[in-house]
Amino acid sequence: MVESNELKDILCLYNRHIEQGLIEKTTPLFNYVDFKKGDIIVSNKGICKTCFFLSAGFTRTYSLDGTTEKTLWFGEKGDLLTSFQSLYNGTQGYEIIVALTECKTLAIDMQVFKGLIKTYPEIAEVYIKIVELGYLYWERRFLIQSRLNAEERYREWMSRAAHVSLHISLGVLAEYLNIDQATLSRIRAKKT
Amino acid sequence: MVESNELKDILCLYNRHIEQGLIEKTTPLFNYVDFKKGDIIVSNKGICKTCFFLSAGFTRTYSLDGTTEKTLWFGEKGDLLTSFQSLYNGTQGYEIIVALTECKTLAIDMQVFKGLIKTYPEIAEVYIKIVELGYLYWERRFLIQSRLNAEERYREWMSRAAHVSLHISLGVLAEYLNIDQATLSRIRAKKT
DNA sequence: ATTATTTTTTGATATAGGTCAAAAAACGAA
DNA sequence: TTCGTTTTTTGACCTATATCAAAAAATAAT
Repeated sequence: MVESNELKDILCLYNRHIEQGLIEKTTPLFNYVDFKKGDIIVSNKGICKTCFFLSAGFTRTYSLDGTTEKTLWFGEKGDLLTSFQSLYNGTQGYEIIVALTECKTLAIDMQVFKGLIKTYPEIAEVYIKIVELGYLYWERRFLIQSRLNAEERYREWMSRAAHVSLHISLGVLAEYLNIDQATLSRIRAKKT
Repeated sequence: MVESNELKDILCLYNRHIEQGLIEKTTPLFNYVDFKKGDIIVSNKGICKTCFFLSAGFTRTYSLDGTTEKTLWFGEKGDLLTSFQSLYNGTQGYEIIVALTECKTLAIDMQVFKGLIKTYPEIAEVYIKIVELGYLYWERRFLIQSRLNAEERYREWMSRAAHVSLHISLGVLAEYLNIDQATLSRIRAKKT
């Protein structure tokens, strides 16, 4: 039985003006689903049928480019874990989401969630905000990738997300920042 | 007096199931605004107060990084021209949008447009689709930038957007693709 | 047409960061 | 604690692409 307050905390990250009645009404549609470190939360096999709001823990989302994996983003509290491909188009996704730590989530069936978006403007606002933030995330990531050199990218990351670094290896971070692992090791060794 | 069919054509790019009544009702909120080649459509001075749906022509959106400009995207028929910063947060934007050719637009006041999004779920769907497409655009652009080398980026672009190239100089394309102009010139000189 | 201006090409050179491979260190399991 | 595995560091070398600068070509202006 999901605590409505827990749902509220998360939805309010995206829409502060969401009324209690709606929270109460939608809470029963969610379930707690927990994951252990290393568990796959979303796979790239088939259409993703469930959305997970991460309420505790850290995740890593990656795609497989042939045999090499490419880390796309790291999830933390409040993030929506799902294949956006599946969510947008209802087609098969390519992302794999894995738990970097113990993870607690509030899970909802994707179709039910889409229904909520259509039915309740307040939930639509939540969804809009999520997509807007995603837009800004990728735009920003592009700008960082194309304007900053390897060392600057690393420092920018550390200044913003050092807490995520605690849960990942150098190799994964290097892959995320698009820096060769050996190069990143050398950058990290430098003082200042 | 905007033709409702012209508005319909554009909105239907984003939501095919939009009913005629709603089109009729919203058409009067739009105005034709045309631009000549070189005109600034959206500036980075102050909060952007108008949204433009591009109905004909091509545009270039760039930001100023100190003194050097950085091309972010090219607009074509159907695209929404606005500062997304202003649209999302109501804060001042940093994008400058300029007409590469003669441009015809359907313009609407930003606040009015935001009102429509809140009021009509069908318009909310239009907006959601626009942001989703933007999300995918930037994600894709990031992946291209970080996974493909200069020549591959150029070829990928040519295979997809050669028609836009007709309206821009080599320098602007180089800047867009994050390739030095001299390098791009050499790539272009190669056969196949 | 002729000149001026902008854009593109070409050549020579420099460098950030990738690649390969081995050593060292850290981590985990028995 | 010890052995095996994974991760990180270090060294030598290489390559894609940037940079600088001048020539050539294209475009616009008088």
